Amino acid sequence: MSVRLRPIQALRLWQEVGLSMVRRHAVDLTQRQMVILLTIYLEPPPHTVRGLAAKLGVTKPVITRALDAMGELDLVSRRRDPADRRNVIIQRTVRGSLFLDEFSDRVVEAAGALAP
Amino acid sequence: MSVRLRPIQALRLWQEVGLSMVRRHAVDLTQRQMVILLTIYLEPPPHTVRGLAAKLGVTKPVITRALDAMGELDLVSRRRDPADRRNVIIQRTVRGSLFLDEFSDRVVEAAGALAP
DNA sequence: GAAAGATGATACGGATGTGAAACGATCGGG
DNA sequence: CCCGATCGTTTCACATCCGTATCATCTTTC
Repeated sequence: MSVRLRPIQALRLWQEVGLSMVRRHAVDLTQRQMVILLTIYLEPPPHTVRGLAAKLGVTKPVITRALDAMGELDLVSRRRDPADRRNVIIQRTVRGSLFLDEFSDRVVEAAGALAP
Repeated sequence: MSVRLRPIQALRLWQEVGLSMVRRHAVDLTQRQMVILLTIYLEPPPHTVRGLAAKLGVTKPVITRALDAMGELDLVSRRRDPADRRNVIIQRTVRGSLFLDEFSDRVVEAAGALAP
C-alpha cells in the first residue's frame, strides 16, 4: 500500500534526516551521487555510465566522476564488461549496502517519530 | 499519527524525489543548505547564525555562506536585530515558501505512488 | 581489414564549498 | 568609559563539482 504523508510531515522528515546526516559528519554525498547510488542498488543490473547518464538527464562525465568519488569510498565498484569491453559494469559493494541500510533505517525511524 | 515506512520504501522515496530534482535542473541546494532552509521554515523564529551553527553542529562561516547563496536565490533574507545589532535575524521569503511548498508536494506525491 | 560509430575517461576553465584563522562591529560588566 | 566578550563576516589555501570538448579504446559495418 502507498504511504500517506502530509506536506508538513514531508518537510519535517527531510529536515530530520538531513540534520542527522550533517551532524554525524558522516559520508557526505552530493544529491546526484545519492541518486546514482540509490539507482544502482534499487534497479536491476546491469548499470552502465551512459545508462545512468540518460536516466538522470546529465552528461557522462558527471557519472564518471561520481563513480570515482564513490569508488574511493568503496560504495560502488566498476569492472569492464567482458562481452563488450567498451562498457563498464557498475557493481554494488558490501560497504555500499551497509551505508544504504543504515540510511534507510534512519529515514524509517524519523518517519515513525513524526508528529501527526 | 506517525508515518509507517519500510526501509525499501524509504530508499525508493529518496530516489524518486532526488531524481525529480536532478532532472528538473531546478535549484540544487547542498544538503546543508537544504537543512538550513528547512530549519528556518519549520522552527519558530528568531533564527540567528550562531543558533543555526549550533543546531547543525557546523562552524559559523558555513551558515554565513549558505545564507549568501540562498539569499542570492531569494530563498531567505537577513536583517540586523535592532535590539542587539550584533545579531542577524534570518527571515523567510515568499520565494522560499513557494520552493518548499513545491518540494513537499513532490515528496507527498512520490510517497503516495510507492509500491507496497 | 579500414573506416565509422559507440563508450567511458580525461583536460580545461570556471564556479562553489570547506575549515581554520583573523577581523570589524557591537554589547556589557566593572 | 573601557576592555573583554560576543556575533557575524571575511580571508586564505585547498578541494570538489560542473559542462564542454577531446581522447583512447573497442565494436560494428562495409
